[in-house]
Amino acid sequence: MRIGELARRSGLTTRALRYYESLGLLAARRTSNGQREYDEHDLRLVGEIRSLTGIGFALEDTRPFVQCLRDGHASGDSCPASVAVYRRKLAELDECVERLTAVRDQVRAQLEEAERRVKPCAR
Amino acid sequence: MRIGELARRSGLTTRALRYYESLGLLAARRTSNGQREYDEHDLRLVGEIRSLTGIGFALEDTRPFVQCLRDGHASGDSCPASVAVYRRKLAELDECVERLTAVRDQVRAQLEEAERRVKPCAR
DNA sequence: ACTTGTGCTGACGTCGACGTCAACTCGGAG
DNA sequence: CTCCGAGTTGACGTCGACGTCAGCACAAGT
Repeated sequence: MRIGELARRSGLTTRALRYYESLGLLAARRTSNGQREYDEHDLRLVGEIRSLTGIGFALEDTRPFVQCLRDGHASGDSCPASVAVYRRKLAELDECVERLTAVRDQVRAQLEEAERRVKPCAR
Repeated sequence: MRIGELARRSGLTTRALRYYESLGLLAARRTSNGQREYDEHDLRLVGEIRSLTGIGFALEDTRPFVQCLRDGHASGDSCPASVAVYRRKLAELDECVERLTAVRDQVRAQLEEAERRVKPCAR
């Protein structure tokens, strides 16, 4: 299949697919007239990229997963490098959740305090 | 005081201060030779900006707080517009925390699953 | 044959909050 | 006088993941 069909089937744009290729994340065979040619395996790779970026992974973080699939593994996270990314991301997320929760509580407190001042005795 | 001193005392860079001015967030008097001149009140405004951006508020979000201080209020969040920003931010944070928590749990689950596959019987 | 659709490459635009650099002026110290 | 530090404006660079446009070639459908 060519790039348009892969785009439709994967839910990405052709621009994104060419971009991934420019990063070396996705490799395409070329037909005699220079057009990119993909197969079902590529669709699988793109799907892996999508599902990971969809939950907030950076494109670079998806690289080990894609490589893992390329190496013949059944799933992208069956390689040590992928698992390492999972670990790192999990730590990042833990910290982020913690930080945001603290900020949220602080904002909530300031909001309540400000409301008390604006309408001191509303009821 | 001039921009250098305000930068030191506020913990910002001169570049940031000029940038804030270019956004109309901060106004400076000029001395006869064209240099920016600030006073303690400006330091207060800059402090308000800093404390808000420090917890993740966008610069534009600090505008109502700064305006509130300029209008003579004792604190930047004593105005309806500021409170509205609090509310909006709180909603954003709630959603963000929720989303990130879900993602974290998902990543955690995938990590555990992947580890089970990599070393199935380690002990 | 003609039009429409799809593909190609290359390059600039986007957003936010500044960093960095250039080229210049001014005031004060030695 | 000379030099340093601090000030000025203006403009371009940064990061990530593409969007958008220009200008071109080729393929398929009528």
